[in-house]
Amino acid sequence: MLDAAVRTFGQRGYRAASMDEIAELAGVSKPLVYLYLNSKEDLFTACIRREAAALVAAVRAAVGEGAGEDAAGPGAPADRQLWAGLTAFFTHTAEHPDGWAVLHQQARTHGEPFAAEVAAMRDELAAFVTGLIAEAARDAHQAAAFGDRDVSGLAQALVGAAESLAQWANETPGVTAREAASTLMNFAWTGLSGLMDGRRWSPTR
Amino acid sequence: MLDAAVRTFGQRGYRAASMDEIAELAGVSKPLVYLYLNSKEDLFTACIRREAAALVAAVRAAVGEGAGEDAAGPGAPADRQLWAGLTAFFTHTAEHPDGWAVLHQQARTHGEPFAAEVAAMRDELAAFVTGLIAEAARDAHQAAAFGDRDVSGLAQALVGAAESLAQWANETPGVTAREAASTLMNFAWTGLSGLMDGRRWSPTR
Amino acid sequence: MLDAAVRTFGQRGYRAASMDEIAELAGVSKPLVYLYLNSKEDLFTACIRREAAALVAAVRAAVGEGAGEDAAGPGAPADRQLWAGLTAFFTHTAEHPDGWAVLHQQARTHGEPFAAEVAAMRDELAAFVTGLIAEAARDAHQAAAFGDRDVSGLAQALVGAAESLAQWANETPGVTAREAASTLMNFAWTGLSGLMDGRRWSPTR
Amino acid sequence: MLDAAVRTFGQRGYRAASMDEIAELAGVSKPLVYLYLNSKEDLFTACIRREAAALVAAVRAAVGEGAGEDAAGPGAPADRQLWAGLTAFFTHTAEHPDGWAVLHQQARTHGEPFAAEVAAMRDELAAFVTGLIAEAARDAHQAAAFGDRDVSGLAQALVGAAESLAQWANETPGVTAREAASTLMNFAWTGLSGLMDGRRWSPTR
DNA sequence: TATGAATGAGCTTTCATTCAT
DNA sequence: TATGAATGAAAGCTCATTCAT
Repeated sequence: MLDAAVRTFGQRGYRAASMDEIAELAGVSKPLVYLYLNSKEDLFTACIRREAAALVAAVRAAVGEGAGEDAAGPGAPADRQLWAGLTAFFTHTAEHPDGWAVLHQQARTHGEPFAAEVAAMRDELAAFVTGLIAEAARDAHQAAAFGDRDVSGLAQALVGAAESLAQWANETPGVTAREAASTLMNFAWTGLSGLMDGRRWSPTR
Repeated sequence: MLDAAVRTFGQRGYRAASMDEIAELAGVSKPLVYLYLNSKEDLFTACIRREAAALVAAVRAAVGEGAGEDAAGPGAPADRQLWAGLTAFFTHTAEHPDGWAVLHQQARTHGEPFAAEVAAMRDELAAFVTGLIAEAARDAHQAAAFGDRDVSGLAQALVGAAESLAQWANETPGVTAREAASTLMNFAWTGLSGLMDGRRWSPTR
Repeated sequence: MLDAAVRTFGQRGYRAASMDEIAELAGVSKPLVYLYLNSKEDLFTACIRREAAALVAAVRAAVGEGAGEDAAGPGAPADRQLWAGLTAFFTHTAEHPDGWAVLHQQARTHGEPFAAEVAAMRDELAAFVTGLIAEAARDAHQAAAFGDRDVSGLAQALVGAAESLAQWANETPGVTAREAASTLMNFAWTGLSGLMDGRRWSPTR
Repeated sequence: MLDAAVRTFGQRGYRAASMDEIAELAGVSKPLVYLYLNSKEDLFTACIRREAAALVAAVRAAVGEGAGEDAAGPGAPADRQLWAGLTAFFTHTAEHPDGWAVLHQQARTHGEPFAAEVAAMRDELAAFVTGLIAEAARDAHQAAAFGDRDVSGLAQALVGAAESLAQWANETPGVTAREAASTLMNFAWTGLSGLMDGRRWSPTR
C-alpha cells in the first residue's frame, strides 16, 4: 500500500495524486487506505519516513558494516567512508527513483509538515559528511581551519551536488552509480583536500 | 500580473495556487488572466520562462559585461568568470526568492510541460560552466583529460551544489551571496584545479 | 446494547450517530449489532419502541397502580389521576433525558418509519387524557359539550404543553418534576374545569 | 434558493438533505449555492433566520398593526391580542409548513449553532405571551400572584401547546388556523383567567 | 456466537474554466 | 477591454453494511 502511494506521489506529486488512484494501484478500496493511514497527509508523511529511513539505512550499512565491494568499515579512512556512502547513495536512489522523487522533489515542495521530515534526513546525511570532513581535518592537523558555518556550507554543497548527480544519473541512460560517485569524489575529495591544505580561492587575487 | 503569479506559485505551489488568488493579488478579474494567458498551465509556463530568462540574464550580464564589483569581462580568466557568475547567481536568487522557488522547487516537481523548461535553463548554465572548465583545461594544457560526460557530470555537480547553496542561503539568516559564492569557489575551484593537474581519486587506491 | 444506541441517538441525532460509535459504546463489535438488530433503521425503531413503552408504562403505573406519593388509584378522581400521570411523565423524562430526546426530538424529525411510532405513543397518552376529560365531563353532566375533534385538539395542546415543560424543566436548573406538573395542572385543570362549566372564549366578544 | 433549501431541509432533515438536491430543486448548480451561502451550515442558519423572522413578523403584524379581521391593536385587551397572535401564528405555520418544520423539528434537533437561533425566536414569542399575562394580571389586580418562574413556565406551556397544535393542524386535514386558535384560547384563556382569580390546583386537596 | 477486515456509495467542498454583457 | 455570474468535474473523507472466519 505504501508502495503504491510512493509511486503515485513520486510520479504525480502530492497534490495531483488522488487517493482514488493510490487505492486502485494498491489493489484495495479507498476506505481501506483511510483505515490504515488516517489521511492523505498522514499517508504522505508515512511515505517520506519510510523512504528516508531506507535511504539512510542503505548509506549507513555501506559505510559502517563493511559489506559489499564498495563498503568501508568503521575504522576506514575518511575518503574510503565517503566513497562507500556516496556509492550506496547513488545506488539506492537509482534503484528507487519514485522514493527519491518523493524525498527530493515532492516533500520539500509542500510546506511544513513534510519539509521538516526531509530536513531531518538531510541533516543526518550532512552530519555524516561533516563528521568525515572533521575527521580528515584532524588527520591533517587542521582542526581550526573551518568554522561551523563553513562546514555547514560545504556539507550543503556536497549534498546538493550529490542530489543533482543522482537526478542526472537517473535521467541519463548509461550513467552508473559508481560513475556518479566517482565524479563526485574526484570533484569533492580533491577540493576538500585542497581546503585542508589551506588552499583558498579569493576574488582579490 | 506575472508578478502576482510568480509570488503565488512560489509560495503556495503550482497546484495549491488558485487562479482566484492570483487574479486578486494582481488586482484584475479572473477572465482577464485567461484572456492574456490561456490557462493555468500556460500561465505557469510563462512564469518559469520569465524567471529563467531573468536569472540567466543576470548571470550573463555579470560574466560578460564587466559591470559591478564582482563582474568579469569577456577575456577574464576562467576562475574570475566563474566567481562573477556565481556571485550574480546567488545575488539574484536571494533577491527573487519566489522566482527561485518557482524554478527550483515548483517547476521541477510538476511533470513534463514544466520540467523541460527548467532543464533548458539548467543546461544553459551547465554549458556556461562546461565552457569555463574546458577553457581552464585548455590553459592548463589538459584538453584530453576530460571526456564529454566527465564534464557534464562536473557541471551537474556544480550547478546542483550552487542550487543547494542558494536554498541554504535563502533559508539561513545572515548568509550573504558573496559568502555562498565564496564557499562554493573554495570548494569547486580547488577541486577543479586539482583535477586539471591530473589528480584523481580512485577506490582502488 | 439498546442503552448505548439510545444514548448515542439522543445525543448525536439519528443521522449523526454512527454505528461504529454505538457498537463501541456498547462494548461489542459492529457485526453483532447487525446480527441482533438488522439495520440502523431497525435499531432506531427498537429504541423508539422501548423508550415509548417505558414512558407509557411509567405513566400507567403511576395512574393505575396507586403506588408512590403522587400515585392515584383506578377509582380516583380525574384530577388526581391527571396529576399522577403528569408527575410520572415529568419524572420519567427528567430521569431519561436521552430517551426523551429520542422520542421528542429525533424520532419526529426523521420521516415516516419513525414518526408513526411516536405518533402511536402520543395517541396513547392523548387517549388517556381524553378519557379523563370525558370522565370529568360526565361527572359534570356535560357529555355533549365536546366533539371528538375538540377533545383531540385539547389533548394535543395538553401533550404539547407537557412536552415543552419537560424540555424546559430539563434545561432549567432547579425546576423539579413536581413543579412542572404543578404549573401544568394549574393551567390545564382550571382551563378544563372552566370549559366544562360551559365557559368559552370567542373573538366576537 | 433559500426556498429550495427550506423545502428540502423541512422534508428531509438537515443531515439527510444533500446540497445536490437543494441545488437541483433551486434550478442552479451546486457551486452557486456555495458562492452565495458559504457552507451547508451557513445555509441552514440562513433558512432558520429567515423563517423565524417571517413567523415573528407575521405575529407582530397581526398583534400590533391592527389589520385584518382577527388583528388587534396596540391598545387592545390582552385576550384580543393573544387571539390575534395565535391566529396569525397558526395561519403562518399552516401556510409555510416546510418553514415550520425547519424551525420546530429540524433546527432544534441539530445541536448548538442552530438550536440557539430557534431559542431566540421562541424567547421572543414567550416574552410576548409573558407580557400579555402580566398585563392581564395587572388588569385583574393580581400583580403579586405570579412569580417570575411561574410566568416563564406558563409561557413555555402555552408556546408548547401552540407548537403542538400547529403540528396537529398541519397534519390533520380540515383543521383551520382559526379552529386551532380557538381551541387554544378556550383552553388557555379560561385557565389563565382562573389563575388570576386565585384558583389553584394542588395535590394535597 | 462473535469479529476483523473490507467496500460501494454518497457527501461536502473546491477549482479551472467559460459565457453574456 | 474587462467582468459578474455560473458550472462540470473531481477530490478528500465517512458510513452503513457485509463477508470469511
